[in-house]
Amino acid sequence: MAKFAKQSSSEKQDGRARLLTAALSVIRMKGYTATSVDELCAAAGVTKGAFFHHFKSKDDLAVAAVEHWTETTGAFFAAAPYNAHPDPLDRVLAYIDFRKSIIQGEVPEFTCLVGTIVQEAYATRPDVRDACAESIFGHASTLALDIAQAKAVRVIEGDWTAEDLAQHTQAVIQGAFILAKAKNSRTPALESLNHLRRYIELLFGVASSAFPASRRDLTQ
Amino acid sequence: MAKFAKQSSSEKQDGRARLLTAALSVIRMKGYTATSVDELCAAAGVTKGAFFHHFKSKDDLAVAAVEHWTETTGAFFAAAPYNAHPDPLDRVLAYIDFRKSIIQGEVPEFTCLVGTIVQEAYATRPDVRDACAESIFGHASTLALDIAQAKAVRVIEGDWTAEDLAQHTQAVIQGAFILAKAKNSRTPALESLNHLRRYIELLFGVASSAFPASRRDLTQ
DNA sequence: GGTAACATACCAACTGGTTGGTATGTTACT
DNA sequence: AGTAACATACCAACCAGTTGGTATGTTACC
Repeated sequence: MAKFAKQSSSEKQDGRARLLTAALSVIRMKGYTATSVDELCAAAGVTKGAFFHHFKSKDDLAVAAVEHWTETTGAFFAAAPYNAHPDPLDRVLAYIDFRKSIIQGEVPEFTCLVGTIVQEAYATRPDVRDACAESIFGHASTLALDIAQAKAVRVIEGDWTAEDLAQHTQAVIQGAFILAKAKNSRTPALESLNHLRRYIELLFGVASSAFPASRRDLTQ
Repeated sequence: MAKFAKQSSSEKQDGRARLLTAALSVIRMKGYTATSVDELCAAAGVTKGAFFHHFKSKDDLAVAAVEHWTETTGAFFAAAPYNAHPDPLDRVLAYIDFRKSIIQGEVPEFTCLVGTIVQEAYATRPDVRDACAESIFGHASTLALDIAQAKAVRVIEGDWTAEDLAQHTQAVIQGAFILAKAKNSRTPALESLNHLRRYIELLFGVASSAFPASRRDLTQ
């Protein structure tokens, strides 16, 4: 029978999709190397045979999982409400507020798959590393578009480019996750994003005393 | 024979010290889980018996390695020339310049042991995670002292504390390392530190056009 | 319309090698 | 004689990956 109804809509996905979904949560909690193929199979409810039918190796799964992450988070951010602001600087600041708003729940739920994997893979698995780089810098580039527009509209001069400021925001976010992991708390991550927001306000000459109420999100 | 001369002075350390030194470089390159005890023993030139004589488990070695890292980097920064500036804000800015200056060589050589380990250990090894937290937040606290003095001397008001700005600097540094690993290049790390420096200048009302020549360090 | 050839999506059992850890010495020095 | 600092040999569990198989669906051709 194999495919038993085309899985009407939200019900169970096929083995490959279930393995990918399982990889996102298991790897974010335990790390890439500490996650075994057997564990992934158990979490996805498939056998090892199915795993190696869909992926030719564990590293192949890692690349596919990173690409899956890139696609789903890409769609998630593209559909997010912060894009609706007509002013580009408002979009950039609202992006940071949006990033703060999704820091919810337990640490493994809000941290980044790619940041986790690249630390283990950068020196030993070039294919995995490159997929991670594409994910981080690709996302930065979408943000750089808004920053470039904001810079043009407000005629801001400065010894920096839209692209490197966008990459800096990603560095802050990744670093914020590391501090959150170390302290097992979202608080340091939120504080760091507040500093990032203030930096961009200062760069664009926005009154930083007019810091929004969302700042108080800090308190647990 | 075992010990063959008491290792006069600077020559070879004892097994424990060699294992700790080996752990710093091997773990930074391969990650914690991917580093096996056998590999560590080979790198340190000792046998497995020696390993388990000095450490009761691999995780015990991890905690000791993090503490060793905390002590050696702590002494390294305490002795660094940036501390000589009489003005506290100068010390903070020089700290960032110093961090930039030590981003040299291959990626595993300038990245942080603790940031690498905590990503793999935070959810599964509480002892290791706590040692990592102590390392990061302890280092941030030493920097917070200078920031607090700078804030007092210049009578700076702001919706932030010396402690959370110090933690933000650590987040930026950790995130900068992740981008460097993804791109296999020090460039994005240096760019992010430039943004961090500019942020602190803006916070303290320093003319950011007076950006120092060290900025050009960026170019490879 | 029938059927042979092929493709997809699995699954259970297995393999060779690696893993962290142990058990039992041995050596050198106090 | 006691103990710290090793070394050698070993082990059970686990690891990624392979094997040979089944069930089902698709395509090409007569």
